[in-house]
Amino acid sequence: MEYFIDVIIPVPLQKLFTYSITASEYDFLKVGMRVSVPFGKSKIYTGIVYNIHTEAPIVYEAKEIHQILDETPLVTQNQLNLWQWISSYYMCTLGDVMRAALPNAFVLESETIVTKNAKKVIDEALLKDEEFLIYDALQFQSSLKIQDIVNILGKNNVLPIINRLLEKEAIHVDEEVFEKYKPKLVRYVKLHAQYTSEQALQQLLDDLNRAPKQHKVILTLFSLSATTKKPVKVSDLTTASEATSAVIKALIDKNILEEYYIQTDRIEYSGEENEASKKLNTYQETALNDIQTGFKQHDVVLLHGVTSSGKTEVYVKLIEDALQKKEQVLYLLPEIALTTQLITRLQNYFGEQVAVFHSKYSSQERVEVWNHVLQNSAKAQIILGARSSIFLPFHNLGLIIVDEEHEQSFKQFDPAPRYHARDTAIVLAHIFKAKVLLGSATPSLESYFNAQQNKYGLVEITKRFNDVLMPDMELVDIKEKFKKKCMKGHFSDRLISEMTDTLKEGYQVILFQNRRGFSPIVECNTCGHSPQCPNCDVSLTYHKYQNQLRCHYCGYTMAKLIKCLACGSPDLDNKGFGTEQIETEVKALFPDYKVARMDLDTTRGKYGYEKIITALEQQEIDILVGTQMLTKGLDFRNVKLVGIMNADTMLNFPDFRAHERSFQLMLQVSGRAGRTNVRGKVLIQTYNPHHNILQQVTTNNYIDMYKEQMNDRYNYKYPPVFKQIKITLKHKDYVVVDKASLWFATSLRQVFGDFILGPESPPIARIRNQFHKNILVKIPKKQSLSKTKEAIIKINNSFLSVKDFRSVKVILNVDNF
DNA sequence: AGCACGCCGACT
DNA sequence: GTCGGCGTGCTC
Repeated sequence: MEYFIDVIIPVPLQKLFTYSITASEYDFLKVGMRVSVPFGKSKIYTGIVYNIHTEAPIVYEAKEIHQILDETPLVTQNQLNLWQWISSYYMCTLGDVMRAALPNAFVLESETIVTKNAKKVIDEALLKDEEFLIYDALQFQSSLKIQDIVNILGKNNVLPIINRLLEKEAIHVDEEVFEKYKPKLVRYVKLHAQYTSEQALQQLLDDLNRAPKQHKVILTLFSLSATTKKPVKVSDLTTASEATSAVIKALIDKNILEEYYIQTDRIEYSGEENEASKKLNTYQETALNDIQTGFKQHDVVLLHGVTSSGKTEVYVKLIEDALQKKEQVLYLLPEIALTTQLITRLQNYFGEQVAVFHSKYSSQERVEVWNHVLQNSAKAQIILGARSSIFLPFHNLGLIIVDEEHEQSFKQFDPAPRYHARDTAIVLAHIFKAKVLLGSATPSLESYFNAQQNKYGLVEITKRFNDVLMPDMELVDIKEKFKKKCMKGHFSDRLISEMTDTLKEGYQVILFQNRRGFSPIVECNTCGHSPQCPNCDVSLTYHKYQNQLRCHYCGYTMAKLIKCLACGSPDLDNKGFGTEQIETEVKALFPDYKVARMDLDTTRGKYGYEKIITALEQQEIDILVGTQMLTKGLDFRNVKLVGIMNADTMLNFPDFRAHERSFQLMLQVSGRAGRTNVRGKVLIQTYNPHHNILQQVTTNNYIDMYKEQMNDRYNYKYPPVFKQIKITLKHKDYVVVDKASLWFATSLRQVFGDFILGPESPPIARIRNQFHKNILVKIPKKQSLSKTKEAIIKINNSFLSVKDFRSVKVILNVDNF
């Protein structure tokens, strides 16, 4: 009998790959284990066993596997089912899903290792210069990686040289696979066993009298182990005895001390006793009851609670319930809201049962979280994480909370799999028969729509915690203010006077400007020319801090211009404005107060974000200027005034969700004002104070916004009324994408008729030297989604077989919003 | 996606 | 003459 396995390989190929295995491997292997397999001419890849069978492939001979990498499955059957769903719903390969799902320390790739051929004597005179350099390097180093050779030769294409050396039999080339995950080991020391007797010990101390430092180390070791009654870490010993590592090493070399290692977790929770959860107020209590009743009828419940209504406390109660039933809980948050504030808050309640899964964690740390979840260990009963935590190997998931459900960062845009974590979480919950709670102060239209359609349960909290009043909202007509000359830079007199009052009272101010940089466009006043990015079709943004022009799409930078590139005139002007410019203006207007800025540029480092938050909390900052980063669930007690510098840029954004987004953004920012008993104030500067969205924001009227927007969605056939798939074509040659996209759209129209929009050049037609074209497929609710996808895949396949279009990249994006 | 194989311009 | 550019085809 022959045995085979089908394997998922992390490459974007639609197929599984079949390998042959031996009978004993057949007995040992289980679905979900990792194997390393040869793939292509020379590479070795990590694959996941997808199924095990005895059907020999017909048209080719299966290769043998290279190695089995696990003792027990790393991926559960439930996960594989989820992967399968993602791959078919979001139209990507299982390989794409695998790459996104596994911490990359689990995915080993082979590396080419070059070693010297010891059996053959080579006449070095026969070697060319570059060949000799490598051969010579191998005299000193037993092996070289490809990257080492690249460094030695100072050029990238080194394969021909390696091949020539190989031909001359001067070297060997091997593929080696390295395990990337290394458990963290901590070094401990103890006294060698031969000194256990009193007598031997006394002798030792006498002997060491002439080595005072070593003597001191031994004495310190005694006192440390006496007080802590625990093994002694080398690091603790060195600090306590003030000895250098050389002294410790000497003692180990002399066999007086014995070193040993203990494996530890990289992430340790070292908190106090757990706090009892807070008692809920009546609104929260009602909400909790409603959610629990809702779960009896619906698998998904949407909790619509105004900002600072205390949703987290309700979550905590639900988590307690789930834990009591011995179920795991997944708490999903947008990356940016995953702050220390919230983590500590949950850890206060649940202590070390909380595990955090974060993009800022190293790959090694992620492996540890993965293993804890897989083993259902006590340390991972509650997973707090960003979108990728839906991929963890849960066992008995009972509850998923998706907080800030409306956040678009739950959707992954690039690379594939382009999944939406909220929607995938609902499927994940379904696999486990678990419940999902979606929470938001400003639910997405699609979730609210689902609730209205009775697909989800709906629970609302309309009162803020402690009955704190909603902030007082005021619209400032800046068109009017400009006319009356009441503007200083981008600040209206209203905003300045409110700021002055607030600051005088000792409260803090937040200014919101949804655009970073100093000014988006530098324009020549003589000829109107503005510098463009050489790789993308956008104007460069001026960043004052580094005094440079930068492209926000590809990262291209150039020094700030002194003269216009086109006409040489030095008369350059800054048009538009960003956070940096606001910051500069505030500093000039309020020189006595501390101003800080929070955007992508100031939060780059690992703790950049935390630093600003802490500074604001400790009131080291009086005025904070920032982008939408400010909106994410932060709880600042002392902020009383929020200023929205310009509401129009977001309202006019060319996207069918611009209005919905603006509403959400403005209400979320407003929620930062007045979180205690002092009533907050929000000023919104705009050119169109009569815009419906602005009216709905100021009256906090979600329902009106919902109804009006849904009306538009019906009329213009947009989600959630229609489903949609966006197809993006990219190529470096405009003529090629243009033709290709026309071909694609025409084929689609033959099947779907008027439900195809485009092809269209996006507002930014070229990014990183690639021209883009978009085609939108609108899918009515009654049309089968899977049939639609099949048709698209079919068209895509025939598209790829057209020779001229082969070099065009096609990106399929399901639910591209 | 990588990566090898294969066919045409710019250098010794 | 070679080196190296990237078009095309394949991966169990």
